[in-house]
Amino acid sequence: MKRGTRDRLEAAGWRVGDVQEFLGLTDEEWAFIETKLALADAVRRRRQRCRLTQAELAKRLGSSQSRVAKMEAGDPSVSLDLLIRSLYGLGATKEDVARIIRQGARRSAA
Amino acid sequence: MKRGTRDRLEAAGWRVGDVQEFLGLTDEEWAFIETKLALADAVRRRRQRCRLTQAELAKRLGSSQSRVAKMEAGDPSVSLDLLIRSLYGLGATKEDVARIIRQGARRSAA
DNA sequence: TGTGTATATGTCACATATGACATAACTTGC
DNA sequence: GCAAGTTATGTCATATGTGACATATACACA
Repeated sequence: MKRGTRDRLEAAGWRVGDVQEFLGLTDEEWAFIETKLALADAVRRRRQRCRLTQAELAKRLGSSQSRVAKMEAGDPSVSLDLLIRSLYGLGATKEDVARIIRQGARRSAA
Repeated sequence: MKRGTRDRLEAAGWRVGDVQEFLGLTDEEWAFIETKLALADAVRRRRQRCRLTQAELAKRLGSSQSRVAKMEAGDPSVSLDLLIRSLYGLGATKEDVARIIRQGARRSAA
C-alpha cells in the first residue's frame, strides 16, 4: 500500500494495518505463507508455460486434477512437499525454486 | 568424483555410478532429496549458531527434541514443511532459505 | 567410577495431507 | 442457446507426518 493511500485512509478513520497485522501472524508464519503462495503461483505459471492441463500435470505427478487445483489455489490442505515436488516435476531446477522463494509471487496483472 | 578416479575404478572392474544412478532416482526425486538434505543441514547449522540445544529449539517450535534430531538427520519421516518452518523459526529470511536451496548442503569438513 | 547434559533411535496414538471421486462453475467455439 | 474442455469445490478412506515418550548412546568433567 502506498504511503499516501494509507495516510488518507487513516485520516478517514480507518485503522490500517497490513495483512500480517490484521491476521495477527508472526513474522515466521507470514514468511511461511508467502513461501507457499509463491510456490503455488509458480506451479500454475510453469504448468501453463508447459501447455499442460491440471489433469495432465496430475497424471505426471501421480496425483489428481482436484489436488492440482488446490495446489495452485494455495489451499491450506496442500503441503510444501507437494508444491516443490510439482515444480521439480515440471522441470524446475533448484535455482528456479530458490528464485521463486526469494522473489515471491508475481503480481496478477500490471 | 574426479574423472581420473572414476577411470581407474572402472579399469579395475568397478561399475561406477553416482548416487543417483545407484538408487535409480529420477532427476526430480534427486533434486527433492538434495533440497531436503540442504535444509536439514541448515537447520543444524543455524541452531548451533544460535547456541540452542535441540530441546530448546523444539520448545520454540512447539515440537519435541526427538523430532528436531530427526529433522537434522534428514529422516524421511520429516516433511519439508517442518524444515522450512524451523528455519523461519530460527530467524531465517526468505533470502536465506532461497540461498540454502540454491547452494545445497555444506561439506562436513574442509 | 559416576553424574549430568546433549543427541540419537524407536514406538505409538493422533492429526493432517493425500488421491479418488463427484459435481459445480467457468471458458471457448459453434 | 448448447456442447466440449478445463478448472473449482466438496467429501471421504487411507496414507503419511506429528509430538510425546522411553530409552540408548555419546561426551564431558569430577
